Amino acid sequence: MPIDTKTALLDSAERAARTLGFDGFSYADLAEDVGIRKASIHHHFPSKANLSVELMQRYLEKFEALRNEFKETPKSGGVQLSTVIDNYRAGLGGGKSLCLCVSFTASLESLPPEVSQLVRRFRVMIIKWLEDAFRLGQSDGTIAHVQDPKQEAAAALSLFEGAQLSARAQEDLALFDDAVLLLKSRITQK
Amino acid sequence: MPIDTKTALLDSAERAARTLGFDGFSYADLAEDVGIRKASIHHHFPSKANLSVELMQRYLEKFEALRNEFKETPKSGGVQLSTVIDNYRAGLGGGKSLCLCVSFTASLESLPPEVSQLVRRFRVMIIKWLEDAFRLGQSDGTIAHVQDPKQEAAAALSLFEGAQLSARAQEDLALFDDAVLLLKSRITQK
DNA sequence: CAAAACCTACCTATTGGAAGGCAGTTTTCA
DNA sequence: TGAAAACTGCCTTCCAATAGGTAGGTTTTG
Repeated sequence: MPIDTKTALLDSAERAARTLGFDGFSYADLAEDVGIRKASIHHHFPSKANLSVELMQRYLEKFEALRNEFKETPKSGGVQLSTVIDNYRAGLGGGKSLCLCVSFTASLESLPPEVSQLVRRFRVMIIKWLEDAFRLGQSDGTIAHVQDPKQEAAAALSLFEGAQLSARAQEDLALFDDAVLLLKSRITQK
Repeated sequence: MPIDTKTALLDSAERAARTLGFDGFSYADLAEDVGIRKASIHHHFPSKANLSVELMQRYLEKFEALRNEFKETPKSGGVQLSTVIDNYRAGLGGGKSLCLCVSFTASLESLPPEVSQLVRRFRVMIIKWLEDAFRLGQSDGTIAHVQDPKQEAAAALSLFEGAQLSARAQEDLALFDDAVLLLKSRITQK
């Protein structure tokens, strides 16, 4: 068995949403990409709004799983922060795509309120993760001059999302690196 | 004379683009908002692509003018940085709209290459502005522990744009403030 | 009067979606 | 056990609404 159609649709939609924006692709595009008829998509996702919800849900769960993984095998604050940064960098896909959270935030108005809520939950989760990382890095000495972990976390998330935009604007990963360099240089231990 | 139609169209389109995204509004919406017929818009802007270019052009020029204003009446680095931050904050419109540059970056794929170029020019300009501010703040002592002004500038721009996304995700200006608080606290003089 | 501004009336393509059919699998239950 | 019922996954056909855009005529204005 190759890959189930619903997953293929989600994958295709996620790719499209992150590169083109949610308003930037249609069921027709999806259909062609996956290889089924347009109307058949409605069998899996009754409406596009519905699709957006499932998309964001899956995305959130994926990152929650990743975070829990790290909770169980405790690493240093520096390593955790590095991990998050690397994840945002990887999510750029060479400068063509954005984090789904960023993309959805930009076009929040055309999405159902359920998605707004999921986006918020996503942000809260990442902020908590970062806050823990900074707090840990403060005590274990792997992140330099941390003052308030909460403030650092808020700033860091914004930095990462903004850095994604910067990189995308010029389709150049180097701009992401530029933006996070200062923060990264505060990580004193790998 | 009230206001010339072309400007009214640009204003309306900018509002729409910054709250709904460029793919989130149509000529029909614009027409209704401004009070002319849909087809009449084509008299001012032959195509939507054309409109996007003029939109970004005007936006860029506005900020270039603002920057030049500050160049002529020299202020401290801290004040300049504050000004940029306040501008990004004001641009949020209470959490509903984004900087046009952010909005356009998110849906860059559906915009003509000319816009990409303008977006890049916009970013380069802001970065230079910030770099100058940090360098000045470093020498005049109005910004604390500045290491590399260039790196600071890259990080700051990303921070502001990301902070806008954060605020918008929850339609709450406080999240913008949270994100920039740490940076703002380094401004030692008003 | 001529140009600029705006109109009505269309057009074509695409949008998300509804309706209903149909083959194959699974479940139910006499 | 075996037939009926129900479900799954995909199909074809159709649709109203909307998208951006064109052609050509009329009004307004310097």
